Amino acid sequence: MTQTKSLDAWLPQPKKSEEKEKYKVETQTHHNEQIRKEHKKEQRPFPPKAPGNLSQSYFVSATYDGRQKKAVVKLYEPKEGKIYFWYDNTGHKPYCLTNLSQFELEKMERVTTHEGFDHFEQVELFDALSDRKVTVTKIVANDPLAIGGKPQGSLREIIPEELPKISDTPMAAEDAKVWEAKIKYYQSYIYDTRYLPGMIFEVKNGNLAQVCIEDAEKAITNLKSIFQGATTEELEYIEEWARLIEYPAPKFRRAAIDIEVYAPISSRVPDPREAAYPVVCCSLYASDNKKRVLMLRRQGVKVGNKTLPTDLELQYYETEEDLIRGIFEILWEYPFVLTFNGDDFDLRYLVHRATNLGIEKREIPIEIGRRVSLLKYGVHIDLYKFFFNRAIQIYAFSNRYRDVTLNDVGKGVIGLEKIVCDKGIGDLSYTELAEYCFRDSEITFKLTNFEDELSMKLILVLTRISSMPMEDVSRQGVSRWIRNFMHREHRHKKMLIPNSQDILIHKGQTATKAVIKGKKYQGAIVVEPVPGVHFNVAVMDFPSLYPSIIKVWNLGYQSILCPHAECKGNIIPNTPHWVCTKKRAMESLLIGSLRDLRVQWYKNKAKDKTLTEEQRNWYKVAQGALKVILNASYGVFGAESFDLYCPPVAEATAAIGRFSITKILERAKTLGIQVLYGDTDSLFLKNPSKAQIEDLAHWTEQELKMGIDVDKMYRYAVFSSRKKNYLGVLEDGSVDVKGLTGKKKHIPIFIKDAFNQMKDCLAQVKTPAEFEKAKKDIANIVRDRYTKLKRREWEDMSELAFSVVLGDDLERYTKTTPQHVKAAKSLQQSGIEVRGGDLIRFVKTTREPHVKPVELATKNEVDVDKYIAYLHSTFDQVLDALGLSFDEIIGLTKLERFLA
DNA sequence: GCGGACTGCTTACCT
DNA sequence: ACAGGTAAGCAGTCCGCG
Repeated sequence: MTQTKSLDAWLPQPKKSEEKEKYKVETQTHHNEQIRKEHKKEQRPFPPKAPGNLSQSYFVSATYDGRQKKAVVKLYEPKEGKIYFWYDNTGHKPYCLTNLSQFELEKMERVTTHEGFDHFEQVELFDALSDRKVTVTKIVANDPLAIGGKPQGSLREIIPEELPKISDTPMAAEDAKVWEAKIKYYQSYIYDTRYLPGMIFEVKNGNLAQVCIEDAEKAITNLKSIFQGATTEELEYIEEWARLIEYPAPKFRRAAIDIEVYAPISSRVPDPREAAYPVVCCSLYASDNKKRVLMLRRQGVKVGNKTLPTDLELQYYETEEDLIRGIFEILWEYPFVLTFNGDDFDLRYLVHRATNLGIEKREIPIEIGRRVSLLKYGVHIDLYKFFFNRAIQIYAFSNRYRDVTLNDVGKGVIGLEKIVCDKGIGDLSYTELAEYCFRDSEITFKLTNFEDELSMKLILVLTRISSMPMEDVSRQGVSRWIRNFMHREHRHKKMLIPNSQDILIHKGQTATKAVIKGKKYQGAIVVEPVPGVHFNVAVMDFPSLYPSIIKVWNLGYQSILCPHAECKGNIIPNTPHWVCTKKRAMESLLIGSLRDLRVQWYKNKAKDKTLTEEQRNWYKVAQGALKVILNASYGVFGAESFDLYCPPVAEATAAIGRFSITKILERAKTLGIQVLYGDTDSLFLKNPSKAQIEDLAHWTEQELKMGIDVDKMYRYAVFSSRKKNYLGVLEDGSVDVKGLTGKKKHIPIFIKDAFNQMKDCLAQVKTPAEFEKAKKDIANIVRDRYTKLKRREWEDMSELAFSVVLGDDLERYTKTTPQHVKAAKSLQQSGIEVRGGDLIRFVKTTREPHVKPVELATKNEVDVDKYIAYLHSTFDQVLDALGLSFDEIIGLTKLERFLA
């Protein structure tokens, strides 16, 4: 598995100048000199300042320019496909807030003489925690680093340190507070200027102004008429959200790149921080149809005989330095650059490698941070980070991939896989390497190109909703998106953004007991299922239950346990908490309006057949983005990492959820409807009449002020006695499988195949009578698998592999050693590197330790009985509901079973 | 010394 | 770093058993 090859057989040694010279003499050509001269000539002006007048451009990013001490906006002009930098001309400066008076602060020399300090201002803001206006001092600085962000010596640390040293202060040191000092400067800039990232702007006489798009405005006016029951205030919010979604998206001029690095040991990925080995190849796949491979010419490498696509331009470079300069040209050129793991590998490697080769810093188009690698010119989107995002994975791409590798995401999302290659980079011919590397950038590009650039549009919509630069929104999680639009709202309403610990002090306590050990509060209800086969099952649910609750019950950190005595009677059911009756909470408005917009507008639009496909696709994007955010909007309040963390808000939401579903359960009983099952926000009803459904919906609307409707109808559904486990066949014959082992992604294909065959059988059944044939077919399927196992008749060992994700690095498993960890350890011993996040594929064997990685296992050591037991338990979940028994199917008599 | 009852750990799933 | 609830399988521990 491990291959080694002597480096200097064919490579320049960059660290040893002597050998480098030797190499140069052999390979330097006239051609290279020419390239170098052209580089000089073509050097583009940097930064690319926006002209005094610039036509419609998209606000794609914002940063801070340390040299000019100004915020910079990156504008994407789609006609030319260029980025322009617009430098702030409003004079906006970094600041933070404190409850110390100007008088007290002036006595602090370390503040007033701080090199970044500018001046003090007095401002009045609304403090939602105490429900009153407060006067605070704004400490304005010349440099964001003066406020915070340095390891030490920032104003946010100095102030509490200095307070005890000044005399005549009525305040105790621990009461000194600083607010809003941890907000990134460019975010602060975005909120205060009210510029909306992702929206369309123009520069007029040097000023940046948002552009009004007539068509979009018309659509918004139209859409508002739907929301009859909304208050004026709610309508305003709905309009704001709709504007962010209705405005058009540009075509994104972009290039996907991928580099290959020579590694002496092919199983080990080279360390990007050392960049000890040469970059040998880079591929590019761009939206302007450029398809290129930049290849380093090396001694002893054959051209090979792979046929490359005719429109692929393969270009050789004589030295690595030239190759890297060639790659840099691309990075200076494209407004959007896509990579898969470019943050931690490709771009980071290039920076260090270029530095090792003596390329000057200003020539390098990349800025590396601790966790990210950004471009000086354009916007770098690392699709690994984007697809890694759990919310994106589940809600936007409905779990179509699970291993966040280029191969798995490519396969799941666009059906394109990596080129299979079992050799090291150093052993490939030029054409083999080119083909391999090119495919990677092809997948990367196409991940953003299917369905009308869906991924790019999704990032754009999220950029708008969250008011974040595209780089940030594509890398950070949903809680950051939510935090940011809530911060934006605070600034717009002149509200003080509270410190997390102050929310916790005032409203930190929870009162319910979780079912699961170690959790903070009680969650949702799951109704005990009625085992068996049931025909005509209606599934009713609340669309976006938790966001509805947050809206209807006015939940938010300011409204829960509010300071008004009059509100204390307004109790949340099954909790001691009360909620404000006087003022609408900001979260309730923001989340409520977003929910209404999705449920009442975008959900239908995404399916509207009267629209063009292009329009529908756009609404699909919008609908999906809203779904991702709404689904997380309750959970964030229970997440410590969230800036507005407020456990009782999360607890109250879940409690009202339990209350609501319990109420409907009671009503269904009154109406004489049999409830077969229910989970959190859904109810499965056995053969209800139209009138019964209408009554239930109407009653819920009246009593709970929330909508409930029929989500789907099952021709029939199969329940075992297990919660979160069922199978339902829809009218059109498609099958929903929930939670059953046969669906889980870790089980061997050999078993999963049988399960899927059973699924197909069940899909055919239309009436109770047809069950008999299906039962026979299913028995045959099970019997067939059983005999095949007994006779060891499988095609390939990989069919028997369990594939389990290694959740953590190996050494972190100290408490127990699960089977996949045992397999991983044995992989490591055979020289294959294993890390947290890797998928471990193993088979069960008869001898200790009863597991083996598939690669190392042979047919005869397979523990067949274990597999039969697994087959048994997998099918039992469905069989007992059908009145079948696994043992009887495989022909064991009762006596045999007893003896076994 | 061994096996069953139990708890805890880990993963994958549901809403 | 969105939450809690459920299922399943295995690892490890405790305890009884002449």
